[in-house]
Amino acid sequence: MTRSEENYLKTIFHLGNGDVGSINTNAIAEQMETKPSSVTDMAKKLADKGLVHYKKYQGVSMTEAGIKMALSIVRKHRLWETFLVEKLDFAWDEVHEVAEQLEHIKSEKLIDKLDQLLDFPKYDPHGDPIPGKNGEFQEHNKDLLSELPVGAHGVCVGVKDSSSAFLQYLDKHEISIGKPIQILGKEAFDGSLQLRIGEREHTVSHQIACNIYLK
Amino acid sequence: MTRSEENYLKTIFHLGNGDVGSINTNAIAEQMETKPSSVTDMAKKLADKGLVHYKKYQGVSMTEAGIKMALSIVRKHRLWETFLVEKLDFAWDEVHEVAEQLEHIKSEKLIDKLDQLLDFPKYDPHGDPIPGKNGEFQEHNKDLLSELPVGAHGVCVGVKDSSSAFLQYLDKHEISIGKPIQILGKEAFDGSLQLRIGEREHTVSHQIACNIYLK
DNA sequence: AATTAAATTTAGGCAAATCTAAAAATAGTT
DNA sequence: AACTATTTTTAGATTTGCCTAAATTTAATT
Ligand SMILES: [Mn+2]
Ligand SMILES: [Mn+2]
Ligand SMILES: [Mn+2]
Ligand SMILES: [Mn+2]
Repeated sequence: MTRSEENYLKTIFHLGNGDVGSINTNAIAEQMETKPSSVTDMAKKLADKGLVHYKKYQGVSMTEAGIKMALSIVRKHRLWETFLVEKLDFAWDEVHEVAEQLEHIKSEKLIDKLDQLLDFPKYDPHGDPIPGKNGEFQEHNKDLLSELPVGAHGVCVGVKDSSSAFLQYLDKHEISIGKPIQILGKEAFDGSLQLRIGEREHTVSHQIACNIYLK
Repeated sequence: MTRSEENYLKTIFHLGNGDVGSINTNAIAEQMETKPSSVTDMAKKLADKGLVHYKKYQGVSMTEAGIKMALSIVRKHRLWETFLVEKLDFAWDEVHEVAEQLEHIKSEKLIDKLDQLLDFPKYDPHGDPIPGKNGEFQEHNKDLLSELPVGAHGVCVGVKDSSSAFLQYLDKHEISIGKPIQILGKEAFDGSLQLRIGEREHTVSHQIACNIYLK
């Protein structure tokens, strides 16, 4: 597996969101910041290797082998992110770019030992589940803050958007994984929410609420 | 800097052994397990970037910028090797291949934090000095076991050959960095040495003695 | 000095991963 | 059903890093 093949595979996996449905060329191209024609080339290559199903003009979908492969890359990515935060004191908004590189390091022993060093974590710094050696993982049964009713309360268990900008916004407003959050009110006009976050009260826009998971 | 450029630069640096002299194309090709014509191509590219001096048929030598760059790659390599041994319980014969990959990860913060986690180590698992952020390092003033007289004694501070085969030989005979070693006798015929290693006595061939550093 | 040997470079080509521009297929709309 | 718009693929080119084979330069030997 080349680095590029791994990146395509991971993107296809994420776009499919665990489902089996087929992913269109354009969506992959946009996500990878590349051109549709490049995607077509790679689709053929991945199909030749048995990692995706591909029929002309029909998009791609993952095979069993492809899913397994993708999960192993995701596992590496999230373990490295966890390492960076837990052991090297990176902030949660600084880890993704570096993990994009580290996820391609080839060494089974390395990743197993890393897993052990981190005490076999189940979730990464953004609340995303870390697949185990055999691809198994437990997703939190979480809800988007934006879809909960007034009065609901729970604990922040993850974020949907993990862009640096969004994570820094959350830092500034002291929203982090593990924080208890209660919905005090909802503004009908723009969908913004009044929240109690720990001790404090804050108002967040609908856009923000769409990217925070509660449990 | 591409991965390939970094690998060439590091090889040229190591072949030069810190000296300023010029390195021939063939030597680089052999070390990199590639062809001389490929080396010529890369020599031009590195020269264009100001990392080596290159004149047709005259071999290459490193520029100041090239040395600085090479030292930063060596720093990364040796810090990662140290990490693998100290934090992930790798054996000293298992780290090189993985470090060959890890040394190309681009993140200044990552390497500085790693340095900190390891408590700013001065030497890697093979006794080689780890350059600091600004390229400074202290080489042990060490001697090859093969070049010391009978009666000499000291402490093993490094190995010249760090191949897996050699390191495993050393493990088997309980020779490791930090072990006190004394030369009890020398066989004139084949140059083999009788040693006291810690408590035990061992005989090692000349070839072995040529790859152990004492201080 | 001429010849041979070795080292090095050039020329031309190939595979991976990308691109642009044009062609083909599919989907959406009158 | 026919036309239009969108999506997707093909064709041909480019860059990087590598190769082989041939030409060139330098080094070593008669
Ligand atoms: Mn990430
Ligand atoms: Mn993550
Ligand atoms: Mn090494
Ligand atoms: Mn080393």
